[in-house]
Amino acid sequence: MTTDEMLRLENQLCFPLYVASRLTTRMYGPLLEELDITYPQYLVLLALWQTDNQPVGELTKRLYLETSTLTPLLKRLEQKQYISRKRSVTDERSVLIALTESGQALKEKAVCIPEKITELFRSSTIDMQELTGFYQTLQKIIQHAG
Amino acid sequence: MTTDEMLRLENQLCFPLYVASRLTTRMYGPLLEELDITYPQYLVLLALWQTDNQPVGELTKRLYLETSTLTPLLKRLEQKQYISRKRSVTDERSVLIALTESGQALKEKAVCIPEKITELFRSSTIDMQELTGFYQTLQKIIQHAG
DNA sequence: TACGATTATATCGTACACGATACAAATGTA
DNA sequence: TACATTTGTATCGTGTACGATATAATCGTA
Repeated sequence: MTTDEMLRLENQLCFPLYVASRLTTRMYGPLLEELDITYPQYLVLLALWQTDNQPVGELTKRLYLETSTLTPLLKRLEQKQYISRKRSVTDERSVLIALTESGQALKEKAVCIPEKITELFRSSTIDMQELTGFYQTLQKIIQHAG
Repeated sequence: MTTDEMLRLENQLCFPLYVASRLTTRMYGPLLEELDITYPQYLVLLALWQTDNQPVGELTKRLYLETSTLTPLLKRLEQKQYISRKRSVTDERSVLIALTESGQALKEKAVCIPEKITELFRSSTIDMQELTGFYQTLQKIIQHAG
């Protein structure tokens, strides 16, 4: 590859990665609107539905986000009454994030989302095997860059 | 897959896509800092180095960004004197984005970036063939979601 | 047990990112 | 040629995203 080719938009792997991420996020918009949450807020709830009552630091690790991103996001989820923020008793530095009843109930309304997204990709030419390989490469990238 | 498994963070393809995109973007940070530009600004310049003197609308299409994102970004690049914004003579609605001399010169300082990023992934277990497949799947996703 | 180092969050400033809305220039058509 | 429609950008409000910095609680150790 020449230097000129190296600098082509499409040849920088980061670019399609960046575009694909934003476009797929956009696909969630209409579905999440019904739950009155954004995509990153959805990811936080996914993490909590899986493991509830976690300190902020644990969530930053799982989501690969900085506390400077997560703290205000969590406050918005608190305002929506989906989560609670409580100082840990054993460690006053820690803030524990827990689902409210409302937040737990939301899970039932969210179960259909993965299916609907899968459905949107049904007509694409991406089969299960390809997806598995794609997923594995993503994991490698995350491992390497994280 | 059970509904509970469907709602696991890792099983939603969107999530690793979102993380991988942010983490790779972070890798560019230190390299781009030397050019005094951000990652999205770098992508705009890549597009211009490839095809100069384009209307804003053309850039939004190539980068899959809204004008509400691009307009302020372009103004910042203008402030840094890397690009110029001129109303088209043939169509007064259009704003043509062109590289300044300084912006063209920046290309020389940027040619090493793709190499350096590739270098950072050298020790990873991702080979050329895997990368090609990964790239093709990304394209399919973009085509389908775009 | 003082006290410097570390840890867990929070705050601030800057820069995206996008939907909704606005508006002027251009276009199509009666 | 009036004028409704479309097109190309811009503006505004909300919500990420992150580095730098701040601060209180905890820990390590002399």
